[in-house]
Amino acid sequence: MLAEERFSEILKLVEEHKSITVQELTELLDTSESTIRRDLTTLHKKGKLIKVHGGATAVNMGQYTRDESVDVRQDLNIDEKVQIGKYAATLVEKDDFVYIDAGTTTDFLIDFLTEQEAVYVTNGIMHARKLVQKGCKVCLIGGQLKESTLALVGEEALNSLRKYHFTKGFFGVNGIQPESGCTTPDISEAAVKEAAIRKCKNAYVLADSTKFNQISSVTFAELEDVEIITTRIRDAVFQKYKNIQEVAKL
Amino acid sequence: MLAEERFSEILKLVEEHKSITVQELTELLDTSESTIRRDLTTLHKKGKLIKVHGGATAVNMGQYTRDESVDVRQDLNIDEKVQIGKYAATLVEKDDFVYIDAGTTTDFLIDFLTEQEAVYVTNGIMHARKLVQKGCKVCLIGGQLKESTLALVGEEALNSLRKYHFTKGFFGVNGIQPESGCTTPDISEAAVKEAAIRKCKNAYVLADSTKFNQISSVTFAELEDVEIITTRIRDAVFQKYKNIQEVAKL
DNA sequence: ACTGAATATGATTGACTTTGACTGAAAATG
DNA sequence: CATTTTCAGTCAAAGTCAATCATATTCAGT
Repeated sequence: MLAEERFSEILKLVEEHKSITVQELTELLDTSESTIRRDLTTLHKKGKLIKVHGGATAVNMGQYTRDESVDVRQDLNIDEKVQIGKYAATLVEKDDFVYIDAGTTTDFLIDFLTEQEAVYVTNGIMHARKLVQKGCKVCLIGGQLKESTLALVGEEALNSLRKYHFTKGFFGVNGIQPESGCTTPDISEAAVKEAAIRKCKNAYVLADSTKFNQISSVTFAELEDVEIITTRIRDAVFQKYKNIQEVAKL
Repeated sequence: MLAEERFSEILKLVEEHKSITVQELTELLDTSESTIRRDLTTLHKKGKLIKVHGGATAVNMGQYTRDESVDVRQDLNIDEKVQIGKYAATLVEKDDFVYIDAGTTTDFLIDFLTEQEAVYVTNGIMHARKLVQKGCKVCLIGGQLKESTLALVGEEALNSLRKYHFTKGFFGVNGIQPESGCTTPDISEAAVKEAAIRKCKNAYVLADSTKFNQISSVTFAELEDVEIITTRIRDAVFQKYKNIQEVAKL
Protein backbone atom coordinates (compact mmCIF):
# COMPACT_ATOMS: atom_id res chain seq x y z
CA MET A 1 0.00 0.00 0.00
CA LEU A 2 1.26 3.41 -0.96
CA ALA A 3 2.08 5.82 1.84
CA GLU A 4 -0.21 8.38 0.24
CA GLU A 5 -3.07 5.91 0.23
CA ARG A 6 -2.57 5.32 3.92
CA PHE A 7 -2.54 9.03 4.54
CA SER A 8 -5.88 9.59 2.93
CA GLU A 9 -7.34 6.49 4.57
CA ILE A 10 -6.20 7.74 7.95
CA LEU A 11 -7.60 11.20 7.29
CA LYS A 12 -10.89 9.73 6.15
CA LEU A 13 -11.14 7.61 9.28
CA VAL A 14 -10.17 10.49 11.56
CA GLU A 15 -12.76 12.74 9.92
CA GLU A 16 -15.46 10.11 10.30
CA HIS A 17 -14.71 9.21 13.88
CA LYS A 18 -13.61 12.69 14.94
CA SER A 19 -10.87 10.85 16.82
CA ILE A 20 -9.22 7.47 16.59
CA THR A 21 -6.58 5.42 18.41
CA VAL A 22 -3.30 4.16 17.07
CA GLN A 23 -4.51 0.67 17.89
CA GLU A 24 -7.63 0.99 15.77
CA LEU A 25 -5.63 2.33 12.88
CA THR A 26 -3.12 -0.51 12.95
CA GLU A 27 -5.98 -2.99 12.71
CA LEU A 28 -8.03 -1.14 10.11
CA LEU A 29 -5.08 -0.49 7.84
CA ASP A 30 -3.32 -3.74 8.68
CA THR A 31 0.05 -2.22 9.31
CA SER A 32 2.49 -1.82 12.18
CA GLU A 33 2.22 0.55 15.07
CA SER A 34 5.48 2.21 14.06
CA THR A 35 4.15 3.07 10.65
CA ILE A 36 0.93 4.49 12.02
CA ARG A 37 2.85 6.59 14.49
CA ARG A 38 5.09 7.89 11.76
CA ASP A 39 2.12 8.66 9.58
CA LEU A 40 0.36 10.49 12.36
CA THR A 41 3.46 12.55 13.02
CA THR A 42 3.71 13.44 9.35
CA LEU A 43 0.06 14.38 9.05
CA HIS A 44 0.24 16.31 12.27
CA LYS A 45 3.15 18.34 10.94
CA LYS A 46 1.18 19.03 7.81
CA GLY A 47 -1.67 20.23 9.99
CA LYS A 48 -4.09 17.65 8.60
CA LEU A 49 -4.92 16.21 12.01
CA ILE A 50 -3.98 16.66 15.62
CA LYS A 51 -1.87 14.04 17.25
CA VAL A 52 -2.86 13.31 20.84
CA HIS A 53 -1.69 10.74 23.35
CA GLY A 54 -3.03 7.41 22.15
CA GLY A 55 -4.13 8.48 18.70
CA ALA A 56 -5.32 11.49 16.74
CA THR A 57 -8.27 13.86 16.44
CA ALA A 58 -9.72 15.68 13.46
CA VAL A 59 -8.36 19.13 12.97
CA ASN A 60 -11.34 20.75 11.43
CA MET A 61 -14.44 20.33 13.56
CA GLY A 62 -16.88 20.35 10.68
CA GLN A 63 -15.98 23.86 9.67
CA TYR A 64 -15.96 25.49 6.33
CA THR A 65 -13.71 24.56 3.46
CA ARG A 66 -12.40 26.04 0.29
CA ASP A 67 -15.03 27.92 -1.52
CA GLU A 68 -16.28 30.15 1.18
CA SER A 69 -19.34 31.93 -0.08
CA VAL A 70 -20.78 28.66 -1.33
CA ASP A 71 -20.01 26.39 1.60
CA VAL A 72 -20.34 28.97 4.30
CA ARG A 73 -23.92 29.65 3.44
CA GLN A 74 -24.76 26.01 3.91
CA ASP A 75 -23.73 26.44 7.50
CA LEU A 76 -26.21 26.45 10.31
CA ASN A 77 -27.28 29.47 12.33
CA ILE A 78 -27.19 31.75 9.36
CA ASP A 79 -29.85 34.05 10.77
CA GLU A 80 -27.95 34.54 13.97
CA LYS A 81 -24.70 35.10 12.17
CA VAL A 82 -26.30 37.65 9.88
CA GLN A 83 -27.67 39.57 12.85
CA ILE A 84 -24.37 39.50 14.64
CA GLY A 85 -22.49 40.55 11.52
CA LYS A 86 -24.95 43.35 10.83
CA TYR A 87 -24.57 44.73 14.32
CA ALA A 88 -20.79 44.36 14.41
CA ALA A 89 -20.53 46.24 11.13
CA THR A 90 -22.16 49.28 12.72
CA LEU A 91 -19.30 49.47 15.21
CA VAL A 92 -16.76 50.34 12.55
CA GLU A 93 -16.27 54.06 12.14
CA LYS A 94 -14.32 56.34 9.90
CA ASP A 95 -10.65 56.41 10.92
CA ASP A 96 -10.87 53.05 12.63
CA PHE A 97 -8.00 50.66 12.14
CA VAL A 98 -9.76 47.32 12.10
CA TYR A 99 -8.48 43.74 12.41
CA ILE A 100 -10.73 41.02 11.04
CA ASP A 101 -10.01 37.44 11.98
CA ALA A 102 -10.35 34.72 9.33
CA GLY A 103 -13.45 32.54 9.65
CA THR A 104 -17.07 32.10 8.72
CA THR A 105 -18.68 34.35 11.28
CA THR A 106 -16.52 37.31 10.43
CA ASP A 107 -17.38 36.69 6.80
CA PHE A 108 -20.91 37.84 7.54
CA LEU A 109 -19.54 40.96 9.15
CA ILE A 110 -17.76 41.81 5.93
CA ASP A 111 -20.98 41.57 3.97
CA PHE A 112 -22.38 44.44 6.02
CA LEU A 113 -19.32 46.65 6.26
CA THR A 114 -19.85 50.00 4.63
CA GLU A 115 -17.10 52.16 6.07
CA GLN A 116 -14.62 52.71 3.26
CA GLU A 117 -12.51 55.21 5.09
CA ALA A 118 -11.38 52.75 7.69
CA VAL A 119 -8.32 50.59 7.11
CA TYR A 120 -8.70 46.85 7.43
CA VAL A 121 -6.13 44.22 8.31
CA THR A 122 -6.90 40.50 8.18
CA ASN A 123 -5.29 37.06 8.18
CA GLY A 124 -7.93 35.56 5.90
CA ILE A 125 -7.13 35.76 2.23
CA MET A 126 -10.74 35.40 1.14
CA HIS A 127 -11.72 38.13 3.55
CA ALA A 128 -9.03 40.36 2.09
CA ARG A 129 -10.26 39.73 -1.41
CA LYS A 130 -13.85 40.44 -0.52
CA LEU A 131 -12.93 43.65 1.26
CA VAL A 132 -10.75 44.98 -1.52
CA GLN A 133 -13.51 44.27 -4.01
CA LYS A 134 -15.83 46.37 -1.90
CA GLY A 135 -13.37 49.21 -2.36
CA CYS A 136 -11.86 49.09 1.11
CA LYS A 137 -8.24 49.58 1.91
CA VAL A 138 -6.94 46.19 3.04
CA CYS A 139 -3.67 44.83 4.32
CA LEU A 140 -2.87 41.18 4.79
CA ILE A 141 -0.47 40.05 7.43
CA GLY A 142 2.28 37.71 6.23
CA GLY A 143 2.51 34.08 7.22
CA GLN A 144 2.03 30.52 6.17
CA LEU A 145 -1.24 29.73 4.46
CA LYS A 146 -3.33 27.03 6.06
CA GLU A 147 -5.15 24.92 3.53
CA SER A 148 -8.35 24.13 5.37
CA THR A 149 -9.27 27.66 6.37
CA LEU A 150 -7.15 29.75 4.00
CA ALA A 151 -5.93 31.67 7.01
CA LEU A 152 -2.42 32.98 7.55
CA VAL A 153 -0.75 31.51 10.59
CA GLY A 154 2.67 30.68 12.00
CA GLU A 155 5.67 32.54 13.28
CA GLU A 156 5.65 35.00 10.44
CA ALA A 157 2.00 35.87 11.08
CA LEU A 158 2.68 36.60 14.73
CA ASN A 159 5.66 38.66 13.73
CA SER A 160 3.62 40.63 11.21
CA LEU A 161 1.10 41.54 13.86
CA ARG A 162 3.69 43.04 16.16
CA LYS A 163 3.80 46.41 14.49
CA TYR A 164 0.06 47.03 14.40
CA HIS A 165 -2.19 48.76 16.89
CA PHE A 166 -5.82 48.27 16.03
CA THR A 167 -8.68 50.35 17.32
CA LYS A 168 -11.09 47.46 16.85
CA GLY A 169 -10.80 43.76 16.14
CA PHE A 170 -13.42 41.15 15.27
CA PHE A 171 -12.88 37.49 16.00
CA GLY A 172 -14.60 34.18 15.47
CA VAL A 173 -14.77 31.57 18.20
CA ASN A 174 -15.66 27.91 18.60
CA GLY A 175 -16.36 27.61 22.29
CA ILE A 176 -17.10 30.01 25.13
CA GLN A 177 -17.08 29.01 28.77
CA PRO A 178 -16.46 30.87 32.03
CA GLU A 179 -13.38 28.88 33.03
CA SER A 180 -11.78 28.08 29.70
CA GLY A 181 -12.64 31.40 28.07
CA CYS A 182 -12.69 31.61 24.27
CA THR A 183 -11.47 28.48 22.55
CA THR A 184 -10.80 27.28 19.01
CA PRO A 185 -9.65 23.93 17.64
CA ASP A 186 -6.47 24.90 15.85
CA ILE A 187 -3.42 25.80 17.85
CA SER A 188 -1.79 27.89 15.17
CA GLU A 189 -4.93 29.89 14.56
CA ALA A 190 -5.38 30.32 18.28
CA ALA A 191 -1.90 31.83 18.52
CA VAL A 192 -2.73 34.36 15.82
CA LYS A 193 -6.04 35.26 17.45
CA GLU A 194 -4.32 35.73 20.77
CA ALA A 195 -1.61 37.93 19.31
CA ALA A 196 -4.11 40.02 17.39
CA ILE A 197 -6.39 40.49 20.39
CA ARG A 198 -3.47 41.87 22.34
CA LYS A 199 -3.07 44.51 19.68
CA CYS A 200 -6.68 45.66 19.75
CA LYS A 201 -7.97 48.51 21.84
CA ASN A 202 -11.38 46.83 21.59
CA ALA A 203 -11.60 43.17 20.74
CA TYR A 204 -15.02 41.81 19.76
CA VAL A 205 -15.73 38.11 19.66
CA LEU A 206 -18.67 37.19 17.45
CA ALA A 207 -20.48 34.13 18.79
CA ASP A 208 -23.80 32.66 17.82
CA SER A 209 -25.73 30.97 20.60
CA THR A 210 -24.41 27.49 19.86
CA LYS A 211 -20.93 28.51 20.92
CA PHE A 212 -21.78 28.98 24.58
CA ASN A 213 -20.86 26.24 27.01
CA GLN A 214 -18.69 24.62 24.37
CA ILE A 215 -15.01 24.00 24.86
CA SER A 216 -12.61 23.59 21.97
CA SER A 217 -8.96 22.58 22.18
CA VAL A 218 -7.11 25.84 22.65
CA THR A 219 -7.90 28.97 24.65
CA PHE A 220 -7.02 32.23 22.93
CA ALA A 221 -8.61 34.74 25.32
CA GLU A 222 -10.19 34.92 28.73
CA LEU A 223 -13.81 35.93 28.90
CA GLU A 224 -12.96 39.24 30.56
CA ASP A 225 -10.49 40.28 27.89
CA VAL A 226 -12.99 40.67 25.06
CA GLU A 227 -16.41 42.03 24.21
CA ILE A 228 -18.68 39.22 23.12
CA ILE A 229 -21.42 39.88 20.59
CA THR A 230 -24.19 37.31 20.39
CA THR A 231 -27.91 37.14 19.72
CA ARG A 232 -29.38 36.02 22.97
CA ILE A 233 -27.85 34.61 26.13
CA ARG A 234 -29.61 31.38 26.92
CA ASP A 235 -27.67 30.22 29.92
CA ALA A 236 -27.95 32.12 33.19
CA VAL A 237 -24.28 31.44 33.90
CA PHE A 238 -23.40 34.12 31.39
CA GLN A 239 -25.93 36.71 32.58
CA LYS A 240 -23.51 38.29 35.00
CA TYR A 241 -20.97 39.19 32.35
CA LYS A 242 -21.23 42.86 31.46
CA ASN A 243 -19.11 42.40 28.39
CA ILE A 244 -21.55 40.17 26.57
CA GLN A 245 -23.65 42.22 24.19
CA GLU A 246 -26.99 40.81 23.04
CA VAL A 247 -28.11 41.86 19.61
CA ALA A 248 -31.85 42.39 19.47
CA LYS A 249 -33.73 39.89 17.36
CA LEU A 250 -35.26 41.73 14.44
CA MET B 1 3.17 -0.73 -27.29
CA LEU B 2 3.61 2.91 -28.15
CA ALA B 3 4.90 5.20 -25.46
CA GLU B 4 1.94 7.51 -25.97
CA GLU B 5 -0.46 4.62 -25.48
CA ARG B 6 1.25 3.74 -22.23
CA PHE B 7 1.03 7.33 -21.08
CA SER B 8 -2.69 7.51 -21.53
CA GLU B 9 -3.18 4.05 -20.04
CA ILE B 10 -1.19 5.09 -17.01
CA LEU B 11 -3.12 8.33 -16.66
CA LYS B 12 -6.42 6.47 -16.98
CA LEU B 13 -5.40 4.01 -14.29
CA VAL B 14 -4.13 6.72 -11.98
CA GLU B 15 -7.33 8.70 -12.38
CA GLU B 16 -9.46 5.65 -11.67
CA HIS B 17 -7.50 4.46 -8.66
CA LYS B 18 -6.54 7.90 -7.39
CA SER B 19 -3.16 6.30 -6.74
CA ILE B 20 -1.27 3.30 -8.00
CA THR B 21 2.04 1.52 -7.41
CA VAL B 22 4.85 0.95 -9.86
CA GLN B 23 4.36 -2.78 -9.33
CA GLU B 24 0.71 -2.69 -10.33
CA LEU B 25 1.56 -0.72 -13.43
CA THR B 26 4.27 -3.11 -14.55
CA GLU B 27 1.79 -5.97 -14.31
CA LEU B 28 -1.17 -4.18 -15.86
CA LEU B 29 0.83 -2.81 -18.76
CA ASP B 30 3.14 -5.81 -18.97
CA THR B 31 6.34 -3.85 -19.19
CA SER B 32 9.49 -3.37 -17.16
CA GLU B 33 9.86 -1.42 -13.98
CA SER B 34 12.40 0.86 -15.66
CA THR B 35 9.96 1.88 -18.33
CA ILE B 36 7.19 2.57 -15.87
CA ARG B 37 9.54 4.66 -13.78
CA ARG B 38 10.61 6.63 -16.80
CA ASP B 39 7.01 7.16 -17.82
CA LEU B 40 6.04 8.32 -14.37
CA THR B 41 8.93 10.75 -14.33
CA THR B 42 7.87 12.14 -17.69
CA LEU B 43 4.23 12.48 -16.70
CA HIS B 44 5.22 14.02 -13.39
CA LYS B 45 7.26 16.67 -15.16
CA LYS B 46 4.35 17.38 -17.44
CA GLY B 47 2.20 17.86 -14.38
CA LYS B 48 -0.21 15.07 -15.35
CA LEU B 49 0.28 13.15 -12.13
CA ILE B 50 2.27 13.32 -8.94
CA LYS B 51 5.05 10.86 -8.47
CA VAL B 52 5.37 9.55 -4.92
CA HIS B 53 7.56 6.92 -3.34
CA GLY B 54 6.32 3.59 -4.64
CA GLY B 55 4.06 4.87 -7.38
CA ALA B 56 1.98 7.88 -8.34
CA THR B 57 -1.15 9.73 -7.33
CA ALA B 58 -3.65 11.68 -9.39
CA VAL B 59 -3.13 15.39 -9.57
CA ASN B 60 -6.21 16.98 -8.05
CA MET B 61 -5.70 20.21 -9.91
CA GLY B 62 -9.47 20.14 -10.12
CA GLN B 63 -11.61 23.10 -9.31
CA TYR B 64 -10.49 26.40 -10.55
CA THR B 65 -13.17 28.86 -9.68
CA ARG B 66 -14.80 31.41 -11.83
CA ASP B 67 -12.34 34.10 -10.82
CA GLU B 68 -9.12 35.12 -12.42
CA SER B 69 -7.95 31.90 -13.88
CA VAL B 70 -10.95 32.09 -16.19
CA ASP B 71 -10.04 35.58 -17.28
CA VAL B 72 -6.45 34.56 -17.58
CA ARG B 73 -7.38 31.82 -19.98
CA GLN B 74 -9.07 34.30 -22.25
CA ASP B 75 -5.74 35.97 -22.60
CA LEU B 76 -3.72 35.83 -25.73
CA ASN B 77 -0.58 33.78 -26.24
CA ILE B 78 -1.84 30.94 -24.13
CA ASP B 79 0.23 28.39 -25.97
CA GLU B 80 3.40 30.31 -25.39
CA LYS B 81 2.59 30.89 -21.76
CA VAL B 82 1.83 27.23 -21.24
CA GLN B 83 5.16 26.25 -22.74
CA ILE B 84 7.03 28.78 -20.68
CA GLY B 85 5.21 27.74 -17.53
CA LYS B 86 5.84 24.08 -18.22
CA TYR B 87 9.52 24.65 -18.67
CA ALA B 88 9.85 26.96 -15.68
CA ALA B 89 8.14 24.36 -13.49
CA THR B 90 10.89 21.86 -14.27
CA LEU B 91 13.42 24.22 -12.73
CA VAL B 92 11.95 23.86 -9.26
CA GLU B 93 13.64 21.17 -7.23
CA LYS B 94 13.24 19.61 -3.85
CA ASP B 95 14.59 21.91 -1.13
CA ASP B 96 14.20 25.00 -3.28
CA PHE B 97 12.86 28.11 -1.61
CA VAL B 98 10.85 29.68 -4.38
CA TYR B 99 9.36 33.13 -4.85
CA ILE B 100 6.49 33.45 -7.29
CA ASP B 101 5.47 36.89 -8.43
CA ALA B 102 1.77 37.67 -8.78
CA GLY B 103 0.47 37.80 -12.34
CA THR B 104 -1.02 35.86 -15.18
CA THR B 105 2.12 34.34 -16.67
CA THR B 106 3.27 32.90 -13.37
CA ASP B 107 -0.21 31.43 -12.98
CA PHE B 108 0.60 29.01 -15.77
CA LEU B 109 3.78 28.06 -14.01
CA ILE B 110 1.76 27.07 -10.96
CA ASP B 111 -0.39 24.71 -13.01
CA PHE B 112 2.68 22.68 -13.80
CA LEU B 113 4.42 22.78 -10.47
CA THR B 114 4.71 19.34 -8.95
CA GLU B 115 7.44 19.75 -6.38
CA GLN B 116 5.70 19.51 -3.04
CA GLU B 117 8.84 19.53 -0.95
CA ALA B 118 9.85 23.00 -1.96
CA VAL B 119 8.59 26.00 -0.01
CA TYR B 120 6.82 28.72 -1.93
CA VAL B 121 6.46 32.40 -1.13
CA THR B 122 4.29 34.70 -3.18
CA ASN B 123 2.67 38.12 -3.17
CA GLY B 124 -0.37 36.93 -5.13
CA ILE B 125 -3.23 35.73 -2.98
CA MET B 126 -4.79 33.65 -5.75
CA HIS B 127 -1.43 32.06 -6.41
CA ALA B 128 -1.13 31.23 -2.74
CA ARG B 129 -4.55 29.65 -2.70
CA LYS B 130 -3.89 27.56 -5.76
CA LEU B 131 -0.56 26.36 -4.40
CA VAL B 132 -1.91 25.42 -1.00
CA GLN B 133 -4.69 23.48 -2.65
CA LYS B 134 -2.10 21.52 -4.58
CA GLY B 135 -0.67 20.53 -1.23
CA CYS B 136 2.35 22.81 -1.31
CA LYS B 137 3.71 24.70 1.62
CA VAL B 138 3.01 28.37 0.95
CA CYS B 139 3.76 31.63 2.68
CA LEU B 140 2.32 34.98 1.75
CA ILE B 141 4.25 38.14 2.32
CA GLY B 142 2.35 40.85 4.17
CA GLY B 143 1.27 44.08 2.56
CA GLN B 144 -1.54 46.09 1.13
CA LEU B 145 -3.83 44.28 -1.27
CA LYS B 146 -4.17 45.81 -4.70
CA GLU B 147 -7.62 45.33 -6.10
CA SER B 148 -6.90 45.00 -9.79
CA THR B 149 -4.28 42.27 -9.54
CA LEU B 150 -4.92 40.89 -6.04
CA ALA B 151 -1.22 41.34 -5.37
CA LEU B 152 0.35 42.44 -2.13
CA VAL B 153 2.34 45.64 -2.44
CA GLY B 154 3.50 48.65 -0.45
CA GLU B 155 5.93 49.35 2.34
CA GLU B 156 4.84 46.35 4.36
CA ALA B 157 5.37 44.03 1.40
CA LEU B 158 8.91 45.31 0.87
CA ASN B 159 9.53 44.95 4.56
CA SER B 160 8.22 41.38 4.57
CA LEU B 161 10.62 40.44 1.81
CA ARG B 162 13.66 41.59 3.70
CA LYS B 163 14.07 38.48 5.75
CA TYR B 164 13.84 36.01 2.88
CA HIS B 165 16.56 34.50 0.73
CA PHE B 166 15.13 32.59 -2.19
CA THR B 167 16.97 30.01 -4.25
CA LYS B 168 14.76 30.72 -7.24
CA GLY B 169 12.23 33.38 -8.20
CA PHE B 170 9.78 33.61 -11.10
CA PHE B 171 8.51 36.94 -12.35
CA GLY B 172 6.10 38.31 -14.89
CA VAL B 173 6.99 41.26 -17.07
CA ASN B 174 5.29 43.72 -19.42
CA GLY B 175 8.14 45.00 -21.50
CA ILE B 176 11.70 43.93 -22.25
CA GLN B 177 14.25 46.12 -24.01
CA PRO B 178 18.04 46.31 -23.98
CA GLU B 179 18.23 49.84 -22.57
CA SER B 180 15.23 49.98 -20.26
CA GLY B 181 15.48 46.37 -19.06
CA CYS B 182 12.40 44.71 -17.58
CA THR B 183 9.46 47.03 -17.14
CA THR B 184 5.94 46.93 -15.72
CA PRO B 185 3.17 49.54 -15.54
CA ASP B 186 2.55 49.78 -11.80
CA ILE B 187 5.10 51.49 -9.62
CA SER B 188 4.16 49.68 -6.43
CA GLU B 189 4.31 46.28 -8.08
CA ALA B 190 7.61 47.20 -9.67
CA ALA B 191 9.02 47.98 -6.25
CA VAL B 192 7.97 44.57 -4.95
CA LYS B 193 9.41 42.80 -7.99
CA GLU B 194 12.67 44.68 -7.61
CA ALA B 195 12.94 43.87 -3.92
CA ALA B 196 12.11 40.21 -4.49
CA ILE B 197 14.60 39.83 -7.35
CA ARG B 198 17.33 41.13 -5.09
CA LYS B 199 16.54 38.29 -2.71
CA CYS B 200 16.77 35.54 -5.33
CA LYS B 201 19.87 33.56 -6.07
CA ASN B 202 18.35 32.89 -9.50
CA ALA B 203 15.66 35.21 -10.82
CA TYR B 204 13.72 34.04 -13.87
CA VAL B 205 11.56 36.40 -15.87
CA LEU B 206 8.85 34.65 -17.87
CA ALA B 207 8.13 36.51 -21.09
CA ASP B 208 6.12 35.48 -24.10
CA SER B 209 7.33 36.82 -27.42
CA THR B 210 5.03 39.85 -27.42
CA LYS B 211 6.90 41.36 -24.49
CA PHE B 212 10.12 42.00 -26.40
CA ASN B 213 10.82 45.51 -27.62
CA GLN B 214 8.03 46.85 -25.42
CA ILE B 215 8.60 49.47 -22.76
CA SER B 216 6.28 49.93 -19.82
CA SER B 217 6.42 52.69 -17.21
CA VAL B 218 8.72 51.39 -14.52
CA THR B 219 11.94 49.39 -14.72
CA PHE B 220 12.32 46.71 -12.06
CA ALA B 221 15.42 44.91 -13.32
CA GLU B 222 18.20 45.28 -15.86
CA LEU B 223 18.38 42.69 -18.58
CA GLU B 224 21.65 41.33 -17.18
CA ASP B 225 20.27 40.77 -13.70
CA VAL B 226 17.81 38.05 -14.59
CA GLU B 227 17.39 34.89 -16.62
CA ILE B 228 14.68 35.37 -19.21
CA ILE B 229 12.57 32.42 -20.29
CA THR B 230 10.70 32.80 -23.57
CA THR B 231 9.57 30.67 -26.48
CA ARG B 232 11.52 32.03 -29.37
CA ILE B 233 13.61 35.13 -29.81
CA ARG B 234 12.30 36.93 -32.85
CA ASP B 235 14.43 40.02 -32.83
CA ALA B 236 18.15 39.72 -33.58
CA VAL B 237 18.84 42.46 -31.03
CA PHE B 238 18.30 39.93 -28.29
CA GLN B 239 20.33 37.11 -29.83
CA LYS B 240 23.51 38.18 -28.10
CA TYR B 241 22.11 37.80 -24.62
CA LYS B 242 23.28 34.57 -23.04
CA ASN B 243 20.74 34.82 -20.28
CA ILE B 244 17.72 34.49 -22.54
CA GLN B 245 16.55 30.90 -22.59
CA GLU B 246 14.42 29.74 -25.50
CA VAL B 247 11.96 26.97 -24.74
CA ALA B 248 11.74 24.54 -27.62
CA LYS B 249 8.38 24.28 -29.32
CA LEU B 250 6.99 20.85 -28.67
C1' DA C 1 18.36 -2.89 -48.64
C1' DC C 2 22.37 -1.00 -45.84
C1' DT C 3 24.43 2.12 -42.51
C1' DG C 4 24.87 4.91 -38.64
C1' DA C 5 22.58 8.02 -35.41
C1' DA C 6 18.93 8.58 -32.38
C1' DT C 7 15.78 6.64 -29.40
C1' DA C 8 13.37 3.16 -26.46
C1' DT C 9 13.73 -0.64 -23.55
C1' DG C 10 15.03 -3.83 -19.82
C1' DA C 11 18.61 -5.52 -16.56
C1' DT C 12 21.82 -4.27 -13.01
C1' DT C 13 23.83 -1.53 -9.62
C1' DG C 14 24.65 1.02 -5.30
C1' DA C 15 22.24 4.70 -2.85
C1' DC C 16 18.36 5.92 -0.58
C1' DT C 17 13.66 5.34 1.75
C1' DT C 18 10.30 2.93 4.12
C1' DT C 19 9.04 -0.41 7.20
C1' DG C 20 8.34 -3.23 11.44
C1' DA C 21 10.48 -4.95 15.71
C1' DC C 22 12.67 -3.59 19.72
C1' DT C 23 14.11 -0.46 23.41
C1' DG C 24 14.15 2.50 27.40
C1' DA C 25 11.83 6.89 28.50
C1' DA C 26 7.53 9.35 29.29
C1' DA C 27 2.73 9.62 30.17
C1' DA C 28 -1.61 7.88 31.70
C1' DT C 29 -4.05 4.97 34.93
C1' DG C 30 -5.78 3.08 39.08
C1' DC D 1 3.64 5.01 43.42
C1' DA D 2 3.52 0.86 40.91
C1' DT D 3 1.62 -0.83 36.73
C1' DT D 4 0.23 -0.37 32.17
C1' DT D 5 0.11 2.02 28.05
C1' DT D 6 2.04 4.99 24.78
C1' DC D 7 5.90 7.22 22.88
C1' DA D 8 10.25 8.54 20.14
C1' DG D 9 14.47 6.70 18.66
C1' DT D 10 17.44 3.06 16.71
C1' DC D 11 18.29 -0.82 13.85
C1' DA D 12 18.26 -4.22 10.21
C1' DA D 13 15.68 -5.90 6.42
C1' DA D 14 12.91 -5.06 2.54
C1' DG D 15 11.50 -2.17 -0.93
C1' DT D 16 12.22 1.64 -4.14
C1' DC D 17 14.97 4.79 -6.67
C1' DA D 18 17.97 7.18 -10.38
C1' DA D 19 21.82 6.20 -13.09
C1' DT D 20 24.22 3.41 -16.15
C1' DC D 21 24.82 0.20 -19.59
C1' DA D 22 23.91 -3.16 -23.31
C1' DT D 23 20.61 -4.48 -26.53
C1' DA D 24 16.84 -3.71 -29.61
C1' DT D 25 14.16 -0.75 -32.49
C1' DT D 26 13.22 3.21 -35.46
C1' DC D 27 14.36 6.27 -38.94
C1' DA D 28 16.86 9.21 -42.43
C1' DG D 29 19.95 9.33 -45.89
C1' DT D 30 22.19 6.84 -49.13
